Amino acid sequence: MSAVDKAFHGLRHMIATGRLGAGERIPPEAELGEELGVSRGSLREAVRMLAALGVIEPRHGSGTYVSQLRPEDIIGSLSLTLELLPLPGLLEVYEIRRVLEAHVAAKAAARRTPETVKTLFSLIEAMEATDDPAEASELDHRFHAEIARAAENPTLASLLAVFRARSRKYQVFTLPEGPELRRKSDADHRVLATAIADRDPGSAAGAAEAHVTQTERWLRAFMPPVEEGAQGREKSGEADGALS
Amino acid sequence: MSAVDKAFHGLRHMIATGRLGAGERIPPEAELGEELGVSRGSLREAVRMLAALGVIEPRHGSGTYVSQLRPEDIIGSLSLTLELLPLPGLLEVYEIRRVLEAHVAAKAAARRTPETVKTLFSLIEAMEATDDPAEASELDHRFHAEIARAAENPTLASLLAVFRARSRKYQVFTLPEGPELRRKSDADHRVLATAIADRDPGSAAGAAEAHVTQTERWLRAFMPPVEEGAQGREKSGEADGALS
DNA sequence: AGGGGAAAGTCATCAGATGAATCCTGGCCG
DNA sequence: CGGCCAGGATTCATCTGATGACTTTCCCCT
Repeated sequence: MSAVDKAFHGLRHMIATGRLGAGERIPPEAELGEELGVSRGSLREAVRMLAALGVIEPRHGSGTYVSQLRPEDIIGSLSLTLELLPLPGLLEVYEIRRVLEAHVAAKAAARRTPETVKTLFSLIEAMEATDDPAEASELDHRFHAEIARAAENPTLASLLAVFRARSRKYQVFTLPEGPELRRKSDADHRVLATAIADRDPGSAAGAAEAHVTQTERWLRAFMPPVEEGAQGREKSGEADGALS
Repeated sequence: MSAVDKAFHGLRHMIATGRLGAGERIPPEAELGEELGVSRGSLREAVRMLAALGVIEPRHGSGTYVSQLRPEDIIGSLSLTLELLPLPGLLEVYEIRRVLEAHVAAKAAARRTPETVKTLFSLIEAMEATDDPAEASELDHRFHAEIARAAENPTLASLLAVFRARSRKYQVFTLPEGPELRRKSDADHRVLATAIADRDPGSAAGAAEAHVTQTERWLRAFMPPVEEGAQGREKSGEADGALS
């Protein structure tokens, strides 16, 4: 096993076994390097790996600390790399997003509070009022994040946040067709928010799924034309059909 | 911005913009370090970060290559860290898994081939025949992986594989109650496989969801007793109810 | 008691040298 | 002519030592 691997797995093991707890400061580089039997340089590379994965967090001048190890810490590490996905992979992500958005919408409808409903509709009004595509995108994100929050599963909420961040990079609202898409999107939001307000999980799930499907369709239509054939990975016609 | 950050984002940008394509070899450390304006050591730390995230892959003596950037490459980076999640977070993961397993089961039922059905039942028979908990766990994994494969979404399949790997660490089958749990699990599998064989998406989804829920229940029952109260994060009674 | 500054502790970065693995090239032999 | 093999070139892996930057702590002075 290489030196960096030794340091990486050694450090990870110390965290997994609880010898280093969440939030705790790990020993200084020199000390830990000696204990693990690697040089400071190799240890630092292992530390950077765990930092990239959201497990630890070095602070210049202070020390290196184990993160809180909350699911969103771990999930968040995807946000830096998910945008490197080529388009075909992105469409697979959309299918996951569709299923999960439908789920959180249904759960949010079952558990909603009056505050949630109030927040959702005020976000909708702000969305309908603005002309700035960037602001609209931001409000759209907050709208969906609020629904995810109401579903009371922070892990799921952060996973969906990562997926949405990836989609937002394409900025469909800035296209010539933007205003039209915006109106359609706003209408979707009203249907979804109304279903949640009515405590109707089935309708909420359907509205959320339709909304994501619509977004996906725009992406397929307006984005990279995908070179013809020879890819062998495209499905035939129908999208899915089953479930939910 | 720090030197490592400069190297990290610079390198990521080169990949995002296509200057470095999937599978391509990146310039040697000395050369790239000079171009990015950082020392070899700092560049190496940035390279390790991207490697931990599944974006690039250094090969000793040969060079450092951009990965294929397939979704499973990116998702796979979670497998090293997801097992560090404490139990409360794991239960949130289970909810996601439940929803997604139900989805892939339904989709598999709609798209199944005779070969898939044959494979599923042969795995079931192998599971029922073995006494080795480790082998049973391995076969269980392959059973669910086969269903995910039939759903024709590699990203989703690899995500579920990561989730399952996390659960397997607990090795419930090695408990005193193991044999009993195994029989129940086997029965679940037969119901699920039968629904898929019958091309019945609804039943398949229900069976998959019930199976995951059952597994989750075992984990709650037999694992770390979770210190009483004071946590404030536990839900009341009902699990979910809506959707699927 | 409070403020300021020095000192210690720790991570960040760089430079240079050496080892290890792989790849390539050219010559040798069958 | 083709295959094998040895040696050099290329590249990543690791270590060592030194210096800079940032944070925290603590003590002294007011």
